[in-house]
Amino acid sequence: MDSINIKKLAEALNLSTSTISRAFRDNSDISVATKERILAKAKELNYQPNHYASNLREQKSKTIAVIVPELANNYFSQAIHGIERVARENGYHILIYVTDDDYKKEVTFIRHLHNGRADGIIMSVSGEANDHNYLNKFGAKRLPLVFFDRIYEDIETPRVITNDYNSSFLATEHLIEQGCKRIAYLVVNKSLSIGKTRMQGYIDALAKHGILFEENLIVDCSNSYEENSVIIKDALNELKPDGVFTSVERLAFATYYACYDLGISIPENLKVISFSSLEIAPLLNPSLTTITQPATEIGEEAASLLFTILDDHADKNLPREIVLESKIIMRNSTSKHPKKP
Amino acid sequence: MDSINIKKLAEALNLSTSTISRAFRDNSDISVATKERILAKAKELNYQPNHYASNLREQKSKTIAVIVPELANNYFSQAIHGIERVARENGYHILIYVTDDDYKKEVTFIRHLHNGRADGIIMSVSGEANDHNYLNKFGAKRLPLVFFDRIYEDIETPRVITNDYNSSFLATEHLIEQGCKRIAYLVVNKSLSIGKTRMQGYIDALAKHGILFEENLIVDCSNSYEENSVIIKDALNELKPDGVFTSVERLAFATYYACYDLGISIPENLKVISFSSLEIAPLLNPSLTTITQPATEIGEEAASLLFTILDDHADKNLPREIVLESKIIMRNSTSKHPKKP
DNA sequence: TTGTATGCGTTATCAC
DNA sequence: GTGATAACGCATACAA
Repeated sequence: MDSINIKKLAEALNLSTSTISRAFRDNSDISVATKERILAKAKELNYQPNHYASNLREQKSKTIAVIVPELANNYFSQAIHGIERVARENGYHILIYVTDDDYKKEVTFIRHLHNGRADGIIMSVSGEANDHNYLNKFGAKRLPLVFFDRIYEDIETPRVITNDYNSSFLATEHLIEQGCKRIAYLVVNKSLSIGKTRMQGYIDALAKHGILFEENLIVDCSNSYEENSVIIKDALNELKPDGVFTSVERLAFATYYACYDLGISIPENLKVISFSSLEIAPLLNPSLTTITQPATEIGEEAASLLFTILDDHADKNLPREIVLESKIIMRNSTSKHPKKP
Repeated sequence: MDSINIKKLAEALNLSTSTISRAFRDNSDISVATKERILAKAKELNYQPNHYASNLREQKSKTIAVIVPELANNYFSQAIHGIERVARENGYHILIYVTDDDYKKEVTFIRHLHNGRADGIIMSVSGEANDHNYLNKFGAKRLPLVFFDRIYEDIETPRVITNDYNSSFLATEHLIEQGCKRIAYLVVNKSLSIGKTRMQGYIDALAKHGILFEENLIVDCSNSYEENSVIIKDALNELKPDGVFTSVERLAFATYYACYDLGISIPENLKVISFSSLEIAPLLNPSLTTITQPATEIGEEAASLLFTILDDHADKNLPREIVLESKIIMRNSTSKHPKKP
């Protein structure tokens, strides 16, 4: 091994290792002169304190883990971007884990993270409705955890969410105002908290406007593109809705494709609104009316929250829940009188 | 500290720490009975070998770093997804770093990674054309590094790229065949290898078809949405191109917005083709003709390559360069006779 | 202000 | 098949 370490640097400078060590941490007493001498030599020899040794010693890793269901997705990539920014500012590194909505992976990741690799976790949970109790098994040793967007309601830990119920209510109301009478709700996993909340807004909005809620207008979709294509086409053919409210972006795209195939024209025959963080929603054909979540901000808030927990010695009353506002942006896909381009 | 470690587990079982340790690695001699006893107890007490201690001992982190210019971007999030998948299969963890196209950040990240935190690096370089030589300063101690997509040509390290020259040539030719005579090339940083290569394909295709290359049809854009909007509108107004070839997705979107604003209709007045990994390109108005790079696959290949380097003790002749094929997918934005929806 | 000694949790080497 | 021990590289309590 010709690699440099604290000992060799000490020898090279005729100093002790503790002095070297001190030069790299700010708090310790050390003369400015020696410190500079050390840092200069360190740069020359390309020395950097070994991260694992330091962390073993200090029992903290300056690393957080981010667990998401998927990555190739506007919402999550924006959220992670927000997390990354804040993490960087705080001198933290971030590890990424993708569950692909697989509960088993989620459990495995979390387990393995409790070996010192990370100081805290930011997670949007996987879609499967399973036993979340594994999170409680860690007891007091559980790493600080912040949920964002997709949460487990029965796990007590801080969370950053958006006003989903409200947005859904307004989205549904918007469709009704645009003249829709049979509104389908497309959801990926209706047992998941986020699907449920959003569905409730839909149901209540229908009720307010005296529209009968029909169970079969709730269309349960999957994560597979092919399956969704079939499911949605069948739903459009059989249910003949005049409005569609999709709980996730992907389902709106699938609806567009289905309509292209079936010759259903949006918005004349069918109006579509969706939760979506797509920045180019205005460029779609037709431009898509969206409930846009502040994805980047959600990530930033989640990260800030985690760092407050990690940094604060006095864990004063932290918020248990931060709720951010989504915005409904009306575009042509729900227009009564669409302007032809 | 009430946290569990190997010593406590050993005490609890009346065994030595070495026996415990052996139970967790596969190679060592240990009776099946004790091994099972240990693993059972470990699970009960929620014990896991401390990652930092192991790594300090073994001098490897089972972690790779991924450095990208941006995250909220189809191409990179897909690529990272590919990397993540392969990393997981190999039992590696991944750290994410975003440079925001800032050269200084890139240098800092790379520097700091050379402290044992990561065993290898996968990077798509930042846009600024600067001194890349910092990468050579590490000498033999430099971490294994794999470039993907955006590379520094003067740094010798394995790379995964696509056949950009060819794709650009064909894309330009496609525009010509569709009747374009004044084709603008929109690029973010023409000094960056990838911008250059793509531009050469454009230039050569023009030459082949006897079209004079005009320097001012090369439009240098920025990373800012607002700036690009101005730049592109000016370009469309002043240069009056009948075709636009954009080197990155974002510029195609900006072109669409500009055309909407200026009342230029695509493809009648202007045909547009772009490098893009956008999965919903068919849903745009009009659907966008793309040169689609196999983003996920690029990530997978880059990761596989890095792991071969890391795992192989005998570093037999590894490929210095893997070239994957992009596909041109023709859609309405370059159509001669667009079908009206 | 600087040096010495010890331990962080683990694994490899060697003994038994 | 199992146990004792040293070492990985660093940071701190304590001594000087």
